[in-house]
Amino acid sequence: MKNSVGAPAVFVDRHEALEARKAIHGDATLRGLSETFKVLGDPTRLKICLALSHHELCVSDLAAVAAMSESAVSHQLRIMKTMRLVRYRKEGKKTYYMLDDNHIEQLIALGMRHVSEG
Amino acid sequence: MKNSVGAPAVFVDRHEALEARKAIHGDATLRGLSETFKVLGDPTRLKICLALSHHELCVSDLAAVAAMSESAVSHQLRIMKTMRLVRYRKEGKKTYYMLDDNHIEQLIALGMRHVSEG
DNA sequence: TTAATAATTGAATAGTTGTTCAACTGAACA
DNA sequence: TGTTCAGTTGAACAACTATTCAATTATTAA
Repeated sequence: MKNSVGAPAVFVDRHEALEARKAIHGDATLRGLSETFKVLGDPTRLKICLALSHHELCVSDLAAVAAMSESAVSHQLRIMKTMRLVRYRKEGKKTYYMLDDNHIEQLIALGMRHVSEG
Repeated sequence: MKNSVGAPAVFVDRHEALEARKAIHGDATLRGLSETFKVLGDPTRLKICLALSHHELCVSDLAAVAAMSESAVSHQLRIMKTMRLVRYRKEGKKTYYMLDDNHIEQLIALGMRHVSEG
């Protein structure tokens, strides 16, 4: 048989469903939130975050530490920049990247607990 | 010119780079961690998490609340099940899903702060 | 048994995304 | 000026992924 595609008019548990609907907040918030998690959901970007968790690093060191090409790192840094996960500072020919705020480290620490305490 | 692909033998900031390398932990931990974030990085799955943050819900209500087909919800729930983000309980013809532990809610709350305080 | 409901599953498809390759920009230095 | 170093960027490609559609399982009720 075919599944219905749109939202049906009735709920099984009407009260709980209406509460749940409220919990989903606005579309913009949800989108921004999922974008933030998505950025941390890539192993390469997560590696970069971990590498930057103690100290700023230039792109070539970041590439060496993460074991990938400078180009790939640079592409990911651009994404992380626009998502405000990292900031940078220029010094001569080099660009030093650092974590933007400490929310990121907190998120990673919390996620780590979920993974290890599983 | 062509970029170098492998990790170079030298670092610009040797000490910081070695510290950064230590912060990356084992490959298994990193993979598990990024998988956890990736699950939350999809708007649909995040919606499901938010909907379940107050109370368990059956699949059809979940679909109605998230405004998508039961099939799509079911596919995502399977992923969330194997990642241990949700648990379920069967009652007659219905299957009620709930969040697996409270780490998830904490992660979402923390992510929300990052998005809104930006 | 038959019919209806609730949910799961597999296959196919369309859209997204991460990496590579090559070229390019900008800064420092001879 | 010309060269090298550090990083960025665009295009192309391969891999992945979320949704849809259709069929199927399992449970309940007639």
